[in-house]
Amino acid sequence: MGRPRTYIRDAVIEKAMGIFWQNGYKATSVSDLVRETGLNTASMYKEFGGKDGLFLEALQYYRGHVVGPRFQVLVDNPNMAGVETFLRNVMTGAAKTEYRGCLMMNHLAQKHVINSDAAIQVDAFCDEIESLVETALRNAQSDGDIDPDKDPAQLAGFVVFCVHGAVLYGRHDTKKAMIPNFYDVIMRALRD
Amino acid sequence: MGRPRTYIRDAVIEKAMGIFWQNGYKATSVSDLVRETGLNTASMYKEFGGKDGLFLEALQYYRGHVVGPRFQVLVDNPNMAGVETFLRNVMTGAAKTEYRGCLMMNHLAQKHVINSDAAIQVDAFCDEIESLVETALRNAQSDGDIDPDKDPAQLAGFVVFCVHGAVLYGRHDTKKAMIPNFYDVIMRALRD
DNA sequence: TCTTTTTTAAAATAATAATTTTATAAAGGA
DNA sequence: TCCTTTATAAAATTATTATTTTAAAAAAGA
Repeated sequence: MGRPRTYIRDAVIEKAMGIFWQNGYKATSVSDLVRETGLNTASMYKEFGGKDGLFLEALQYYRGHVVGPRFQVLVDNPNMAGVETFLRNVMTGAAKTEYRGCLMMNHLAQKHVINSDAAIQVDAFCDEIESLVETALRNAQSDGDIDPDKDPAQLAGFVVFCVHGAVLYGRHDTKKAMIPNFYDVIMRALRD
Repeated sequence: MGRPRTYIRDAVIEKAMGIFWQNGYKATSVSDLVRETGLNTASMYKEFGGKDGLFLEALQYYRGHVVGPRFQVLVDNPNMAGVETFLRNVMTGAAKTEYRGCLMMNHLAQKHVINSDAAIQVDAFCDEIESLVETALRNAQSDGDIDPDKDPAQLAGFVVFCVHGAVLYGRHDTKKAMIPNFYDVIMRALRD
């Protein structure tokens, strides 16, 4: 009952996500959001509670719809092949012209100027990747793909450290083309 | 002649740098700056032209006084030893509790929402590191410390890529302790 | 001492941002 | 049909930020 909404919730969130991704939380204003999403200001406050609420939804949407598929390869193949594919995807992605980093990691340097729930999400996101990689590397070690006296937790940390590197180094329009070449260097470091 | 100023220019810039470093450009307001530096608003506008001008000064101050000394080791020792010391400094620094990233690289993800002159400074800063590392690695190769068929430009890219990783991964309070361990992994990757 | 110069303190203005309110519109059900 | 509900558009409000102005203060030199 009542007047039917004209907006589609997920479409609004997806658009908002794009704006936050592009500009970052602080540089995104509520008027940017309502202008770009087409959503009415009052509806925005009613539906999401405010800028923070919409940001939180954007983070979740990003997790579920944007990077979820990228993680899937690690879930489906928790082994050396999974790590390889995941890392190669990250490295080639970061080298693309249109690359604008990772919505989550873009906010790592601003963790204390965003909503604390959002900051928790960002940290949890990074922990999640590392945990998936660690599981895969642990299996890889059992499979004999990795030296038995290496520590999978440390190696997973190094992989995620490199993912962070790709996210930030990928902001250098002129040098980012080198990133895919680093893939082999990193993988070799895991193996020997 | 005229009334003597009560502020010390460099002290103001240094304090401002700290605020920009902590909060980032967008999350730092002019009132934050005048409150924390003690500088009068009118004096701020007269001396620096505004927030952007002060930010630019802060970036230059950071380059000259904060990371300058860190670069010196590469200038003084443009060889394998210089790269080792530089990288070890970066990695141990990023693992410290009080680590808040690099003023320059913290703004890489926000390059298009800051003043364009500032964005140029940020890029130039990263180019400068990479160039110093490349020179050092080129010499290291001549010295026989690096395999002759490696490309020093690529290796320098990888080193700076890892520095970016440290800057971002160093925002994870619980995991950053691993960073110094990655030093050996990276150096081994350069050598073999 | 008075004039000039520059700084400073405080207030004023302007601009932008975030949020709330009000009135109107569009449904479904009694 | 009319009443209830929810959504929307637009305006109003509140808050914050950036910048400018004004008047007073503190020196140096004529």
